[in-house]
Amino acid sequence: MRQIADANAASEQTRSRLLEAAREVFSQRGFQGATVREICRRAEANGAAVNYHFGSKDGLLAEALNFAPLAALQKANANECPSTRLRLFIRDFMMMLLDEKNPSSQCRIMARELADPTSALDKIVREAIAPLHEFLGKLLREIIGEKVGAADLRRCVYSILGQCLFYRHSHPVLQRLHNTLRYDHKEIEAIAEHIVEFSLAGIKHLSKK
Amino acid sequence: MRQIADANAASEQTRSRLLEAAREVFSQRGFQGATVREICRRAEANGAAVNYHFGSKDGLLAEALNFAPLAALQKANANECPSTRLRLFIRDFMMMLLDEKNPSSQCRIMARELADPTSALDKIVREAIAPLHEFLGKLLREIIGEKVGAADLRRCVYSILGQCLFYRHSHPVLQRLHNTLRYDHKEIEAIAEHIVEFSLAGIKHLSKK
DNA sequence: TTTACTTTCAAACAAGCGTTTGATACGCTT
DNA sequence: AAGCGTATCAAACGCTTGTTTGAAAGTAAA
Repeated sequence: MRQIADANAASEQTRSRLLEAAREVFSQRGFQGATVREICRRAEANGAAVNYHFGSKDGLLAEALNFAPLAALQKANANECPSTRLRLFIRDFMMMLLDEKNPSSQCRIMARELADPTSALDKIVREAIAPLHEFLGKLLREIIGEKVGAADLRRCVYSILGQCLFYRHSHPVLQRLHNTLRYDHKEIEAIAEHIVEFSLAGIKHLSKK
Repeated sequence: MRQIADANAASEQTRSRLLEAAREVFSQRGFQGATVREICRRAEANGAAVNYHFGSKDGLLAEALNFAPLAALQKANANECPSTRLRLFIRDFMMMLLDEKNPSSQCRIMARELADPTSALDKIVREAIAPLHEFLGKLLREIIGEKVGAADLRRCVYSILGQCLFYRHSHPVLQRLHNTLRYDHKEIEAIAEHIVEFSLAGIKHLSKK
């Protein structure tokens, strides 16, 4: 059994190097734009390694996805009041989306999938996006009260997510528009604060109508 | 000269067929995902037609872009009050983005470019997106007054654009999330109305702080 | 040492891509 | 009718892609 154990240990190293490299490249270039060869080069692995360990490029993407960090965000701060939980969630979500130092490139991969679906999108929607929408829906319901209809509530969720994702999706554009752009910690917090203020006002306006 | 005139007339037909097919395919599959062969097939043209008429796939994209409809939106309704102009702009912008019957697939191509830049992005930013941001910035300034700083104002522009673009970018996801989704005229107007109400509340909240 | 098994590797594969080529057909001028 | 310029076409080119292959290397049990 030592044979298998050691072999697995060595194998696991290249496996995890491949996964890490894949997350980087997928989040930078998208699934279509990413090449197996670049992933293998960054992982310092042979070009056949991806197919050996994961069967295919699709299989690599499926295993590279990890929804735990996003799910953790939703379970945190459960004892705070609704609007505080919204505030904290948006801040942490924006950190995930924008902070280059954040190891969780998961959200960036997922954000790319939105515009350019692959075979993995069904799994992403089922396991990550649907729970996220549900979480935000329930949270907003606590803030907004029972008077607002389901369609309006859902559109509020969309308004918040739209604002958040804009900074990620439009990053190449915003960089060209004013080239001093840099997403450091302070800037991200300011963005998150704006989204919270802007959205809470929008939400409360709807509940008063 | 008749030679040239008739030749041009025949040539122009395939040229415009290619442009139309290109707009369809680019907006559906993105620039990377679109293939010259499919564009030519849809245009019922030979596979070499793109390179003959436009030099390259990049050249085809550059000529397929047409910013006039988006620019027209910004010049319309100049005699209305600021918040009405915002309301009308958002409605027409959403129609451009979502209405399948709308012949202007330009915005859909541009929306794809945001997430996945190509060589055409510089031109798009310069000639379409930068003017759009400037337009919205000035419009919001009229609504919001002079007390709000430039950074906050810009973030309000981002909040509005983010909400609008979300429906386009996330369309594949929203379709999977609840499969009764359909963007008919009435639904698009309801979405636009929500974005306007939501955003005006957010804006006014900022100007009161 | 032999054997069995897993992992790595360079090389090649088939398929698809954007693009180029040379021939062909057509319309016009001379 | 001959010559010229343009548009179209099937075919092929060179390149990159994801994937496959068969040999080599390494490790541990027999």
